[in-house]
Amino acid sequence: MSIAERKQEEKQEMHQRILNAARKIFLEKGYEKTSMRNIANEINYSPGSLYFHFKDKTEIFQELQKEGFTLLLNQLKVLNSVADPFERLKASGRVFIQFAQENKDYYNLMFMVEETVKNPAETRFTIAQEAINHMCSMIRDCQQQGKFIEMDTDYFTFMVLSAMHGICALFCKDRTTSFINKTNEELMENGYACFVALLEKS
Amino acid sequence: MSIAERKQEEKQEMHQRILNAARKIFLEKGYEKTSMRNIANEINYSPGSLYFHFKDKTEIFQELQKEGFTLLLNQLKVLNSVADPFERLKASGRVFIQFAQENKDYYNLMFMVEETVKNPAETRFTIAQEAINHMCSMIRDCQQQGKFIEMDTDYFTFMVLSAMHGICALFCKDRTTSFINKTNEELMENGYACFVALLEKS
DNA sequence: TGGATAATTGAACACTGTTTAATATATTTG
DNA sequence: CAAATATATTAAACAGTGTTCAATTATCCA
Repeated sequence: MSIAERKQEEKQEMHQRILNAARKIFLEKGYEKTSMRNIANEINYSPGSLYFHFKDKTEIFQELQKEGFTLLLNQLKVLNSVADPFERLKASGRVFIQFAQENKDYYNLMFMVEETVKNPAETRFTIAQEAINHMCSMIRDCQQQGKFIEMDTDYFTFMVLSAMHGICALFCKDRTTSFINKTNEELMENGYACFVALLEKS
Repeated sequence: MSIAERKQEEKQEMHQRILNAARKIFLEKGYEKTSMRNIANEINYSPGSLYFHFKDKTEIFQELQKEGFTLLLNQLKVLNSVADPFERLKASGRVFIQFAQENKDYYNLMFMVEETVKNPAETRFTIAQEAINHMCSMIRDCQQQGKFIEMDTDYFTFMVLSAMHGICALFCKDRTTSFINKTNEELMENGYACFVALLEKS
């Protein structure tokens, strides 16, 4: 099966070439403004060929979305070394926000694009689920240390995620300009610090 | 000037007819999936005619965005009758979230669409500014009653807005499905309740 | 070498936002 | 009233979009 294997590899290579081109342009111009022809041109391919390797535009997009989630999760996993769960939680928020700042385009792809999948039991879903479970267990650990007691774990997790996401979402869609005389970095950092202050008093 | 006036009125009438058609379709299908031809067909107009009344697609969109902000602000103004500033703040969040639930499409138009204006000194900006000032002064009132002391007003306002927006943003882009066995309403309501609980302990 | 299989292409289809020359309608002026 | 002007509307065209598909090339196996 040596030849069949090579064939397989060549196909995967093409798969990657397309994905690399798509990543570059998607992250440059965003989802809507990137055309299949743009991607094809980037690698001197014909537009039709893309459809031999991918079902449609959304399938390419979803692979990149998945990439983004993996990237974020890996950055969060570094914090597993932080022993104290509350410190870990606080640091996770900082990492999350930093990820959005440094990967604004990935973030937009991951969280700000209309869902294209009808059956969410695939791609993003499982890995997003993983992120949420991670978060949930972290908060449960905090609760076992006496923090956030009498709070429902699931709803509290949702709230914490919302607060972090809210900061990033305003940033990603340029809704921070209404706060004059404040840079995005100041707003996000100090805004999150306020949230942490709330958590610490609880 | 009777005739000139009538002319003016007729033009404004057309302006409204277009806006009504655009609102219907924008809120049905979202910004990107709505075409100028869709809007023109809705009122049996030619696509080109739209450009006599509006500069381009974004100008139509921005008027509707402004509508949404006015709608939200009006709902918030009802709470001016609530004397206690902290009670008013808590209720504002509930109204905000309810607005997102009941006007998901407006909310998407207002907060989740890529900014089209290059010079933000117009349209949304001023009215968003108004909303933020409203929020800011509400929090300042709270601080004068001893709440959220030692917090920077601006950053705290940004954080509160982020928390509310985060809840709505996850809802609006269907990122709530990863919390299984929980409805959107449960998540949003109880999630916000958790946030309020944090605020109350501060 | 011949036939099957896989990969690629370019043209076509029905759409998109926008521009523009031509046209129709209405208003003002001579 | 008629001519000229201003206003409003239209259809056609342009360059772009995602996607499909028949035709073509390249590659492999017998």
